[in-house]
Amino acid sequence: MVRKLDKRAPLTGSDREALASLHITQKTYEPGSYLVREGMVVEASMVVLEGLAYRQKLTQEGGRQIVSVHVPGDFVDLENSLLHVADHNVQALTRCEVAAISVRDIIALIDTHPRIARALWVDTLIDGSIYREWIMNIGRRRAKQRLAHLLCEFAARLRMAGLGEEDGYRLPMTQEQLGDATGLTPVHINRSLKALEAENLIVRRRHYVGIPDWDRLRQASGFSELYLHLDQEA
Amino acid sequence: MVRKLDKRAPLTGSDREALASLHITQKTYEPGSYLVREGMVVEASMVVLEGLAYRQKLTQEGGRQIVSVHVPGDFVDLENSLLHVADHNVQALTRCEVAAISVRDIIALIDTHPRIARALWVDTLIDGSIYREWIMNIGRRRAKQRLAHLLCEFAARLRMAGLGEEDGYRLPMTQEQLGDATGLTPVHINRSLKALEAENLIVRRRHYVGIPDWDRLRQASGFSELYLHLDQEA
DNA sequence: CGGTACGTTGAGATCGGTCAAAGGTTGTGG
DNA sequence: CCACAACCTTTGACCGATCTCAACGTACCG
Repeated sequence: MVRKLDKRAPLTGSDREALASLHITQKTYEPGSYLVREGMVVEASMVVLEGLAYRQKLTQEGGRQIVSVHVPGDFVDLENSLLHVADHNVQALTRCEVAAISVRDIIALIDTHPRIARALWVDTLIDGSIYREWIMNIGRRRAKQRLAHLLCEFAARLRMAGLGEEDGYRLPMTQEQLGDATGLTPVHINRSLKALEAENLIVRRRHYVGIPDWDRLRQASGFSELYLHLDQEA
Repeated sequence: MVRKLDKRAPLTGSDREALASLHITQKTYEPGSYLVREGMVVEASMVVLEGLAYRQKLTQEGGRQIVSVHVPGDFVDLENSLLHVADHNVQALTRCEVAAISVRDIIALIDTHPRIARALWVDTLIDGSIYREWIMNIGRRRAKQRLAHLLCEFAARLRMAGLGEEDGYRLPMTQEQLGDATGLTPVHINRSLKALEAENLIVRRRHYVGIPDWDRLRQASGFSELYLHLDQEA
């Protein structure tokens, strides 16, 4: 994590010391359990150490929308340190190891260590960029392409987080969750996955997604990693 | 603007002085002209003083998606001070007066004035919250409700910016632009607007949207202003 | 070994898209 | 002040992507 921050804004020795001396509480969350609930006033900020987590909102009518998925190294509720009340839910996708830091400590840290503040800020700006891409993906792409784009994003981010092999990765999401992330129904996700497989754009085994030809999938989905700002990643 | 920042994080006297002594260049943009282009390395950050602006991305195939709309007082490319390359376009919706501050100055400012950095950061976090709501809106609401929700958001934000009357506001967007913001086609926007009007949820005159019964529209669209974090607004 | 959650499939309905044309509005130049 | 062009809005007919509902198959877990 420190390495990631350093990449985002060069840290000084005292920055590193401050980070090292933070009081961190480690917690484990079971799949589906909530790390943050909408409306909550949050008193700790969390970084995913291991496992996957996602942010989610519900419409009045009960429609669920997953608005982001997080890999190890991501902050999942930094916003809640500075915004007073949580505007969405955060849930564990798989079993998650999480490091929690109290909001008080975070605020003290950013008020005294501008480089760290900047690095954290960059982190939330990249989140924002990913949100913008998701808006475009959901608003302007057809189901098959939309799903393919999501799979490309996961591939790129998991690789960045040091997970996943060269030609594929383990994706522990149900088709219903993929639907909630893309604004589609699980039934249509199923059909779209099959369509992608029929075109040899992906290969499916259990919860594993194989990508036989990265360039073809990237081309078919319109994926371009510019928006992930990987040059500012660890 | 200073007032807005003060609301987001209490500023000290020296913070105020630093803000007052910033070197600001004022510029005017005609409707449709670009403030930022995707791929550009940006050397100035901008605040809208007057008029409306929007952020926009294009798919490979030329599909346009508006990812946010900005009212006076909003920063439109703060992210570009810290992210190296712009991942989207920013265009003037109406004629815009804009204050530009060089990235160099912004960075110097945030490195020496943590309260200001925090206030700006909060600003981008609220943008992030709005993105999340848009993802849900586009992903999980039907056309009519989706459009109604957007109109509610504009009502709330324009009021916050001191624009718009009690029971309506001027909305200088074409139906095509409304479509690009909601992921719908202009034809369907037209039909949805008429449907909303037929239910007396809105009244249309020229580019003016009248809201005869705010509570009914809010209820029909599932709008809740929690996500705007108005308690942290100016 | 049975239960539960997840994945798959089909038929039919619906929402929203596409295409095309006609009506309005606005701005500009003669 | 009018005529025209450009752009925006409105409308209809038709199409197709995606949803809904419902059943059945499959994998994992205790």
